[in-house]
Amino acid sequence: MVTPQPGRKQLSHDRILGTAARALREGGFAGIGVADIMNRAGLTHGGFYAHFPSRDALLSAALERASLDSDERLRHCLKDGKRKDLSPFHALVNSYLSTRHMTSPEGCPVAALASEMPLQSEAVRQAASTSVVRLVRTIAETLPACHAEGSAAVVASQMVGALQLARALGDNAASHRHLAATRRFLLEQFDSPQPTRR
Amino acid sequence: MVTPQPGRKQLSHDRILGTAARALREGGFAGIGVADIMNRAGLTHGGFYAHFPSRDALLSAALERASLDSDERLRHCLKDGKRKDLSPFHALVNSYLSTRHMTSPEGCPVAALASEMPLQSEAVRQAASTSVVRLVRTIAETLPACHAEGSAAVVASQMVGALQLARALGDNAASHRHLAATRRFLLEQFDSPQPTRR
Amino acid sequence: MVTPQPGRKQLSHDRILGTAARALREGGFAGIGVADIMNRAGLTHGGFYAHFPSRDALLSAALERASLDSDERLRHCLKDGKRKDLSPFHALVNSYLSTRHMTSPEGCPVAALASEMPLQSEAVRQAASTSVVRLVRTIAETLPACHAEGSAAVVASQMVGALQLARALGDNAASHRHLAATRRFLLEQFDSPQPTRR
Amino acid sequence: MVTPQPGRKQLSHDRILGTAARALREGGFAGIGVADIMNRAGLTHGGFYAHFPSRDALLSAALERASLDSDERLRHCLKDGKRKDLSPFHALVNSYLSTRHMTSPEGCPVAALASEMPLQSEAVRQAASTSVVRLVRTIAETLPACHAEGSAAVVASQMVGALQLARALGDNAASHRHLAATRRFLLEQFDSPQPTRR
DNA sequence: ACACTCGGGACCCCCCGTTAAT
DNA sequence: ATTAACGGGGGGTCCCGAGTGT
Repeated sequence: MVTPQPGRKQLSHDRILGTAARALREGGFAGIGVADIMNRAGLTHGGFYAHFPSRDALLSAALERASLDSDERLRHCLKDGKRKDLSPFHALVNSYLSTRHMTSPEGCPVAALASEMPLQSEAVRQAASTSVVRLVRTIAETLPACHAEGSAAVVASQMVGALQLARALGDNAASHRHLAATRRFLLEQFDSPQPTRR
Repeated sequence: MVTPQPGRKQLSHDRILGTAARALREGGFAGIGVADIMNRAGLTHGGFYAHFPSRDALLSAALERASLDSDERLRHCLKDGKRKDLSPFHALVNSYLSTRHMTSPEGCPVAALASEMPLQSEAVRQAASTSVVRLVRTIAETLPACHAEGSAAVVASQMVGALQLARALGDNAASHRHLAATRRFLLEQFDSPQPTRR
Repeated sequence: MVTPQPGRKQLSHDRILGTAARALREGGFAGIGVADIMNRAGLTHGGFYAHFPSRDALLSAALERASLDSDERLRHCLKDGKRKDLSPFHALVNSYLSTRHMTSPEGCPVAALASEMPLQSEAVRQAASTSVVRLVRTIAETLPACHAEGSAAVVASQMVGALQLARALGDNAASHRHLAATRRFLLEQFDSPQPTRR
Repeated sequence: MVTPQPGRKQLSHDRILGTAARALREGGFAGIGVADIMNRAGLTHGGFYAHFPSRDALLSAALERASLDSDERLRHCLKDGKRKDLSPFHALVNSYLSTRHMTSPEGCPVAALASEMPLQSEAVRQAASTSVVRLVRTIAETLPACHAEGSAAVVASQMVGALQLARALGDNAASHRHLAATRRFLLEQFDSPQPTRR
């Protein structure tokens, strides 16, 4: 049902969803509470169930929303990179493995939530799976065509893992080295004019 | 005060710690409750605070314990691999990125907890950082000496990320392909008799 | 949920406060539990934190409420005394140092809580201090004008102390003698047209 | 059973009792815990039940001990006062209503515990009653013989109440004024062979 | 019919007084 | 006389829905 005109309810719904999508990446699945989200969205927590049937449904929807947001942001970075004469893949790596992305609360939800995903309810896991697939697909579009199938998955793992380990190390020299090493490696392996000869 | 002979308390302490270390990888930081752990360890929740000053202290200790356990198990796999004429790195990759490791509740705590780590208390983050470093170091020992510094970190990111994404995809064909592709890639890149030349 | 009108919440709030104010004088600060109060007020303890941010805030508010209640009751006694041709001070002494007040759970909160007051949190101590000042002021209003400044404080100490010691002695002949002796003394000292000759 | 030679157990018993007697005046009945006392006494909390059948028995014994201590200290002050040519009663008032006594954790247990006394178990209330009687009797011994029966009780109430109200007001100008006014009043009323003539 | 107030239980971490075993 | 554990709340927070007004 695509509401023709937004309507007050739809606006509230969107605000809740946006708030939750942000909170999700800040605090993880476990760190997101109904009352907290509603307060941040400027509503009272009681009204929540007029918008979502359960906290789980919100989690699921918020994850999808965060994934779509992140995907769009990523594609936006690729366009920006093009103006600087960077290959799409180069722009992707620079953006995803940047210090800014490491510390930003607006980053990739897959990296922010990966290890919690298998523990969630079925509905959330479904959205999680979709998010992963979406990330892999977007990466695939940036890879030079010559690369083997499965490369996008490999790159996704690499980037997600590197971001997480860097975050786990804290914001210090070690984590920056970790990111830098991973950037260098990915560019050497996958960003070749004559692709690494493989 | 290092108790010379185990003593009942030390036994209980170890049982609690072991139980917590397992539960940690099953349910994440958020999924571990004091009473639950104690019950699983065959005790009642009242006795907990004779063993640990707080839940946080348990979390921290359990993470370290899980990390040490996992490290030992990994090294054990390497020895097993040697008997089958596998290079240490090959054995590592086969073990870490196996279907069994993906589904086991006894697996690598870094992969199981990565995205929750930055959200924990200082003490737990400290243990988390140590766990990551330990994993990287063990990986470094399996890499042929010719590889650049930073390679171990890259491999760690790759393996941790792949395991998590596979888990997030569920236990199905897609996740198995994900693991397989990552295995193939890592072996090609890092396990060469004539290193990466190729 | 039976209350249709003037704000259900306010009614509940008041009921909680009233219950707590009574319980405070029955059981002291230490004898008052959140769940207990809520049950006595006909609610469950889960709803408590919608009304007060913490147990401490309840304690503080309940003390103030009890103090105001007690003050009002005292002033009411003074009016009653006037109809019997008793001086205000005489009525005050008769009322405060009566057997009924000694055994009533609705009595003066200062006498009921005095020795616990210094051990409470800052907020509660603030309310405690206010309660003492209020009691002294009300007493001052009943004293003949000729008495020295500080007399109200002296009388307050005397009455509060006597009530407590009588209570500590139990409800027996000794405690009744204690109250009677104190009544007689106060009236002799402070209730004279020609003030005790002094 | 009067152990002929102190014996280790008796020593421990005394240490526990002394610790509890002090803690009682610092934290009130509610602020005294078995484990805490035992730790402060240098023992393990498990051993408590070799010395006392229950926490309540400790409370009762500690109150009596504190009362005896306080009484002795009071009598000691009277002797000191004699050397300064103060009447016993003058010495008593100066000591009991001093700023030092107001802030000391070693003071009179009746003043420290009065309002909690009626809430305790039968055994403790018994000890409480005895403590009050003891205080009144000691006061009676300092009063000039000419005073009416019951005067000691009146003085006790006055002093206990004043100390408590002063404590409840906090350690500031108001509480000092409160003490001073009470001192002056008591001396005027009770310390004169030819009353307050001086 | 939409939105919210208000409350209900369940659960969490933590601490306490108490006691079998050894 | 201690070690080590028990079980019962303590305060606090959460998710959720029944009732109420707009």
